[in-house]
Amino acid sequence: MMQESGTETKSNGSAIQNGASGGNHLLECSLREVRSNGETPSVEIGAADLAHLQQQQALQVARQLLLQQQQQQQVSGLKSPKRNDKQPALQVPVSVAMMTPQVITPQQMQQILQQQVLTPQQLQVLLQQQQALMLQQQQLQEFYKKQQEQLQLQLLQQQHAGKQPKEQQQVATQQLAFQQQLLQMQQLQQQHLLSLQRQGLLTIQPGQPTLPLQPLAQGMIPTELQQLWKEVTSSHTAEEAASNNHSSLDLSTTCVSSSAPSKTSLIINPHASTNGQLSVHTPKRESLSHEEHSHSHPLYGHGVCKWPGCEAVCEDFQSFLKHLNSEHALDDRSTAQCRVQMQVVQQLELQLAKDKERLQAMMTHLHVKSTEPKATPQPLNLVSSVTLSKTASEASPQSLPHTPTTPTAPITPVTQGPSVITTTSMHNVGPIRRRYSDKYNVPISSADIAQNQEFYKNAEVRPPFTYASLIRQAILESPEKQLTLNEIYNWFTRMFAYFRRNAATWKGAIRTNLSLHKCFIRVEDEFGSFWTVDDEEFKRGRHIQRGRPRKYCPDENFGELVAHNPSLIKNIQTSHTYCTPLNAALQASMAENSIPLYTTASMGNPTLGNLANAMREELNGAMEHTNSNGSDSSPGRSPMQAMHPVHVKEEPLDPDENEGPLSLVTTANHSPDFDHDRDYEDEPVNEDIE
DNA sequence: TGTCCTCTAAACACGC
DNA sequence: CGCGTGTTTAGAGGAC
Repeated sequence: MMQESGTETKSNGSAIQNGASGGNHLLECSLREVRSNGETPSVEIGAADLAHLQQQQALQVARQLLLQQQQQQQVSGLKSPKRNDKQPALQVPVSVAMMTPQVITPQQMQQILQQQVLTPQQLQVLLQQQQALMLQQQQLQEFYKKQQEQLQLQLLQQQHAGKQPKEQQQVATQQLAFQQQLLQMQQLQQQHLLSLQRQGLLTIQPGQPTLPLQPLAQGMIPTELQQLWKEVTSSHTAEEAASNNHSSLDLSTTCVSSSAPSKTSLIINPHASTNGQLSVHTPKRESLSHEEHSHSHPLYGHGVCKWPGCEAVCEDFQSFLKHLNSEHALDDRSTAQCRVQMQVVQQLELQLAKDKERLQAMMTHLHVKSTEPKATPQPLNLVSSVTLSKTASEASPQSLPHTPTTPTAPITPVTQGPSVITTTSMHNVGPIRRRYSDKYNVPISSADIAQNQEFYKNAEVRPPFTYASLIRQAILESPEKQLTLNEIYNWFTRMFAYFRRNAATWKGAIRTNLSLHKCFIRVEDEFGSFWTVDDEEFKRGRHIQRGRPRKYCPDENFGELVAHNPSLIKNIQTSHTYCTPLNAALQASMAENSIPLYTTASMGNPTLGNLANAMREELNGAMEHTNSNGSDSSPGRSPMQAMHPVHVKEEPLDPDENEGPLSLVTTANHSPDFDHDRDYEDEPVNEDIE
């Protein structure tokens, strides 16, 4: 209940704190760097160095501004990070992102991912589009750098020529206009990103790229900007004091240090105030502002300004425009926000690229033919292409096709499309329970997890599966269909980034689930214990009844079958498909008889081999789906381990469990303890007969 | 509203 | 004693 949300809140807080402190650290580094660079201002600095320096400086400005904002918010009590956590999801990611300008920690990524109303597919689309944007932006920046180089050369030449100060001013103005153009584009890109993020389901349609992106991108292609630049630069002829003014001219260096903003804002802001949207200097600006005249402005929705962290109420579109021009004009803060957002996007892109690479490597390693189109990454939609692991088809064949039985089941049917993570599962981080299936314990197929394997591996998003489902999956994915508790832990941490923290919580939950669910069978040998799963029982989804003491009756043998066998198979649950516990029991028996652990079909010991075969026949088709690899009964553990006695988790014997094919075994196993158990019997008889 | 399921936390036991 | 493991219970919330 509250505990879960509590942990989330805690983690949010820590993420923010980490981010903030990281930002501080980076700020210090950046300051040092800037300082060292700034103390040796020189026209000899290369364009690349300048660009780098500009980036550093801009980042530093962003951090500084954001830190200031944070401080202000905290002082005013309007928006503490804590409160941010509880605010509607729309604002949180941006806020978080704004507070962590440089590096997005996994926690922050988690926040973003969790609180966005985005499915992984939408995230993919978003990232794709942002990638395209960033590509263009990179081109633009390269172009800009080149122009700056040219400008620098020009300035140097003109310096020698000794031009008039008035012309210098004009050059500065013109260049500033261009820089503002660049910034404007960045802002619009950010707006686009935000609109994508915020509108989530409503606007992001994979096959429908009708987003502001296109006109925006097309409106600002480098060639046109080059033309723009020509227009801007054609008039100016002179410049002096280039080295002095360069930083102030440059957008990204408008605030070199904490003392700079006032000075630089004097330079920049006049434009912003007189022409907040900068539509005068360039005809191209018209095309940009044209978009803003559309009432479907990405920064405006539901009467609220959607600028990151703003949420100002604007009664109509005109007032919104007014607000936009006044409050979000080209100034240091907006610039910083843009750059921060750029960092966010870049980080996401990096992450995506890495994950794609990993996925490719994994699939290659698994010899899976990926039908996933390389150019259009939709790694989350592997339904049709992934037969990912052999466990997908072997471990839980009955789970495909599965049919989620509740609308809240996060797993969507295959027919509905690739989305596996629904808005709810993505959004509700708190007390909302994520169930694979509420009414029936429909097993997860490996494909279910595989669809979003990469996603869950890297995003700290809580998987929409119950612990029981995940434990079962972990066990079934193991080669021997059995895992120790620690191996189960490892599987969880390996497969889900979410389970890489709060270990005490989820580990306890795993143990509880293992104990509580009848489907999990504990098998013990001399070296410890491991867990297997009874799939049929899993589908029944029954718990061991509360208040019903689980009797420990160690060292009871159970009839002829194990008369020669000191191993302790307390209770093999009746099931049609639980080859695994059966195999475990057989392994135990074989181990006790020093029988080499071959497949059950090729066992050397005639008695046990026949028994096993008889059991297989008895179990009939239920075993078929697992006998494709006879290795199921191969030694699950090391031969040495397998040679030792095995102890199967004892289970209170349900009356109905005596009616299965293995009733002989279980009744043979009958001990006084079981009779005692029957005192608790209150379950309907025959309910399990299928 | 009641029941069931799930999750979380906690207490306790046991063995190493 | 600490730790890992396993069991059990209580309580809360969600779904039906």
